[in-house]
Amino acid sequence: MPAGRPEFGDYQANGIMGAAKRMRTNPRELAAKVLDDLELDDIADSIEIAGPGFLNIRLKPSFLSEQLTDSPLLEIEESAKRVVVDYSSPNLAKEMHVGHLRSTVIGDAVARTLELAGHVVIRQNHIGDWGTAFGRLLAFLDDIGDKALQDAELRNIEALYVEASQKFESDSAFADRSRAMVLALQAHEPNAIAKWEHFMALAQEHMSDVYSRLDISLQPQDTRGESAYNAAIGPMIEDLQKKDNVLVESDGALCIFMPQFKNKDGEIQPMIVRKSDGGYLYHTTDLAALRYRQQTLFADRVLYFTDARQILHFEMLFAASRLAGIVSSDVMLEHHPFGKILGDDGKPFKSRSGENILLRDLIDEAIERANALIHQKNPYLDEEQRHTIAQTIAIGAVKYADLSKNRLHDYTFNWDEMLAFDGNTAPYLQYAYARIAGIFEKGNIDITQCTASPRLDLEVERQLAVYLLRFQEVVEQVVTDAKPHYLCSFLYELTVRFMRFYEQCPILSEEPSIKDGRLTLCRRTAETLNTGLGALGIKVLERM
RNA sequence: GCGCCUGUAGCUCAAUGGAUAGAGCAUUGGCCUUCUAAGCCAACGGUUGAAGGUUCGAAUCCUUCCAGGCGUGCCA
Repeated sequence: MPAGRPEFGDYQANGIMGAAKRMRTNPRELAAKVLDDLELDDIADSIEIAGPGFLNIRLKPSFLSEQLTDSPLLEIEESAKRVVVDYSSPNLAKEMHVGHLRSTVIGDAVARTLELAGHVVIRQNHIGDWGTAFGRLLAFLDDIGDKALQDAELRNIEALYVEASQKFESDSAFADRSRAMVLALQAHEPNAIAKWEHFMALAQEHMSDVYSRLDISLQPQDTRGESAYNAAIGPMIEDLQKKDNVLVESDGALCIFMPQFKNKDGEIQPMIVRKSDGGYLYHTTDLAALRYRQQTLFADRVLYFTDARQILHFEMLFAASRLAGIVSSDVMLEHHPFGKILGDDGKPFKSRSGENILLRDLIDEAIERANALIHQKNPYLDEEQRHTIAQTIAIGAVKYADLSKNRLHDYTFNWDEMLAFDGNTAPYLQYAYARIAGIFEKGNIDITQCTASPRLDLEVERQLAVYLLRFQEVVEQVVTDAKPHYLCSFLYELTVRFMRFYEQCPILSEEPSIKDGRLTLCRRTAETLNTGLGALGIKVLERM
């Protein structure tokens, strides 16, 4: 594994102490034996036994140089899997807001990284497009007239929904019409369905617009909402009823009882599959979705990105799907939860008036702030260039701020830190890329022609080379753990090493024997940054 | 009550059981006649919430406690 500190070399082996313990021998003696048996003369300059029995390995510049010129950026995964990635999944009764940001950004980064590693990724946007909320919303839109529906802007779905909910509480006639609308939808009455479809088309448009502005890879055909599983639920329940001891009736509801789940009274907590009134819940839809993902999508692996409050839901869902035989045991089911977004005050991130911050407002503000900063830093850019750069920087900054942190923790949203451009931020990485692009532009050099072997005489060059060769293992870690912050940390550390190299090593002014090799280092760094940031859903810039 | 998650430098965060717990911001000081200074170099900053335990080795695993958050039968 990579060494913890530079003075310990490039890589270290630390399994010897444990092995020695099991073999009841002295760890340093064992390390000496291992060292005798190793044949790494072509690869390593030195291998040393250190401390209680570490092996510290320092790679040969010639080996590093050879790897950099001969090996591809990334070896494609041979045992490619079909991976379903369920992310974003907003409820369309509300306009997309900051609460949808993490699932969307993290899920998209993992989906892109899986694809980069050679897996077949099937994106699934499991949107909330069905249920009581839409009865209210459609009944309300009915009341205020078709004009509201015609208003393609659909200014603020959330405000409409709040109004509809208030009317539902205060106006019993309206409440009745809402319930009737739900029933009409469930009965697939053409009139009601037409209204619903019309509304959904607008909502999908809004969603696509947000994705496009955020550069999220979800497409309309990836949308498979709750409504898509309506027809499958009935037959699924019939199937489950044929199995012994799976579905149990309790207080009129159909439930699955699993002894490992206890409620607050210490009794077994049921997973309700059908309510006493015959309605279905999110558990039910998710079961049907899992069945679809196994039977129709042939998933080897299913990943879910939702907030941490749903941990219990997914534990029950996965356990029930195994118990009921909906998903076979060789399919990997993984819930990847994340924490909340907090404001500076440590409370959930809201606007001053206490409302959810809408994503389109957030995007607008990010671009506006980036634009102002760029104007300050580089006044020589023309209007059009500045605008494009501002967008790329703004979106990159917002995404990277989220992706660079361990997703399990809550994270604090702070504009100034995000767009600070120092430290572990997207603009810092983008700046490094722009600097490299500047070298090739200034020298009028075709980057694709740079394949000379670098000499790696200086330690900064060697350090950069060692780091460049780690890209593969980091991508594999992200694929395994679905944690994009591993990739962020790597790209940041790589960039730090590039910046040191850039400061210490002139390139264009050097004689060809040095210059050409250094250009190869630049090329490889640029490719790694471009590909790595691309896997995170962030674009690079030729100039900034 | 029970279950899950979180607690690391003033702030925001890393550390995949490994060696002296690392970065950035903030603070202080250096470096542009030389490929973009949105950069580089350095200093300062720690009882990893607390106490036990396991281990050659613990921020990481186990136990108890403290603090905060979330979940816990017909919302998602």
